[in-house]
Amino acid sequence: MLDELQRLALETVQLNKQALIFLPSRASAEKTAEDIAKVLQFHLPELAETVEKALSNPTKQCQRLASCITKGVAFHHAGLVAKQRELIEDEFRSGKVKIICATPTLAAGVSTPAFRVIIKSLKRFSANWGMDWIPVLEYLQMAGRAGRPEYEKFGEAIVIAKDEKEKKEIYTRYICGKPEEIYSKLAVEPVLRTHLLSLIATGSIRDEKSMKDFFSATFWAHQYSDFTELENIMNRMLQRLETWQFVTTGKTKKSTGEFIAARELEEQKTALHATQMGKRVSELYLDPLTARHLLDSLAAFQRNDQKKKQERSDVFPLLFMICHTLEMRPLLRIKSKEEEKIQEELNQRYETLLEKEPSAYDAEYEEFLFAFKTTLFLDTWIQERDEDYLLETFDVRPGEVRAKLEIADWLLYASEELGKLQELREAVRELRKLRLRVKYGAKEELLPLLKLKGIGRIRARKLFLHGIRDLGDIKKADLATVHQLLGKALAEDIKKQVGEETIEIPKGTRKGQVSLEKF
DNA sequence: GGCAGTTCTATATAGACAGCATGTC
DNA sequence: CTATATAGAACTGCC
Repeated sequence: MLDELQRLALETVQLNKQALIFLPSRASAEKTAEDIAKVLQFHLPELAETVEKALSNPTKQCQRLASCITKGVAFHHAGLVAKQRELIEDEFRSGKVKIICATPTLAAGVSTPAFRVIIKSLKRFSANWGMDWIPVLEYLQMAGRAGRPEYEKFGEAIVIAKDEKEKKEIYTRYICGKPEEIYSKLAVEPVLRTHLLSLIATGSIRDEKSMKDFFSATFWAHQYSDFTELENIMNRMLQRLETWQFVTTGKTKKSTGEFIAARELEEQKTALHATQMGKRVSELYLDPLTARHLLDSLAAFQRNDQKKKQERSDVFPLLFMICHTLEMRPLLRIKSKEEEKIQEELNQRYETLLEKEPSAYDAEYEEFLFAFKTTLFLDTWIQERDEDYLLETFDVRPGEVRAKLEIADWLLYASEELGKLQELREAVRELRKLRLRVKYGAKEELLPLLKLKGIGRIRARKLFLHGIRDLGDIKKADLATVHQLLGKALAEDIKKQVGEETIEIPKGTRKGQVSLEKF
């Protein structure tokens, strides 16, 4: 017995057309793709191979995708690695892939029109409300993918209703309904903070008056009819920026005692300037709240570090620091099964963290735990566990792993920059190392080897296991040994790399000399 | 008793835009 | 609060 989606898919293929099927969750996208794969007859082994090779160690997810794509069907969601997503989109456009089962990622992203768009459900799980109707705008975005103007005169968008009643509701709600008002992004506090600081840093806003002028001209103000309330919000933001020491206002400064005209004095009182730190924060595109959090944590780290000099400093607190930010969201959620284990782990680690644990009754407590789990995940990554292990242990798919690593890298870079400006030497040193470790997913001991081009964590570990632990060891090592470990071309290449290194160190004095045998 | 197959139940749920300068298996 | 896929528990029936 075929279900409705299988039948629709089959029919689309028989028409020699393509379809895009939107589903509410990743699980259902994958499931549907597999169901459809069962009823299609295509055979595209070369695509399957590319999909599987996207990762060095294919995960279960990769294998499922591979077996679907052989049949001309693919699932598409944020859990996939960018490479795989691109491949799917390209092959859909080229016509080899006939059906894509996607979550709404695809609707918002690149242009992949299809003759037919099928929307399985217009409801989606939302944290606050349970299953709820999605916005009309989102429906339009999905339906808008139907039809490829260059090739076809029309396209079809099909919405599936589960019964007559739902059919009517969908009709009134979506077909006849108006898209909701576009709300201004400035209404979101973090965006407002960031924006305000950047305007002050660049000099576009120089005093309270120009601040009011600027914001009253925005779309935000246009929507927000109560201007007094709006002014209150702005002033509150401004005050925060001042307490965080990213901005100085006239009130902060002392009077110079010089004679100035009353009006100028008034202007000086309300003059707004970004501090040096404020400017850097703005250049880094950081939410000021995050920046403050990073600065405070770094200072705490530096203090702790000095307290226990002899102990090898632990990077876990720094990882937690970057995980407990708005930027890292959405954080890994804690399933009820693992709650106890995570709690236990937290109790062990708690002492070392750079901030206090909120009370268990606090609204922020859950967030704190999620951040902690996310930290455990990053920590596991830098212990050299592979993607499959992360998928099994944390239920994090490869695409999400990459996304989180990228954010982590960015935040570590930003922390490093802020640390430099504050002259937090030890913290900066640790951050620099940590950033490399996060990038490569490696333990600290591999860092010297990772400097080499062509050497990632896998090869570095291999060398390390054979007693080659740093650049000096590579110089000392026999070419044949390295050759055996890494292959001919790479062995010669890294020998050359360390060889050149010896030329560069004493700048100018030994120009052109290649001294391999010297070591 | 030991198992294979079945039904029941608990659980979880979409996504992405920043800086910077290139390269893992 | 409306759904649905999935993993694992609990249950069934068969030898």
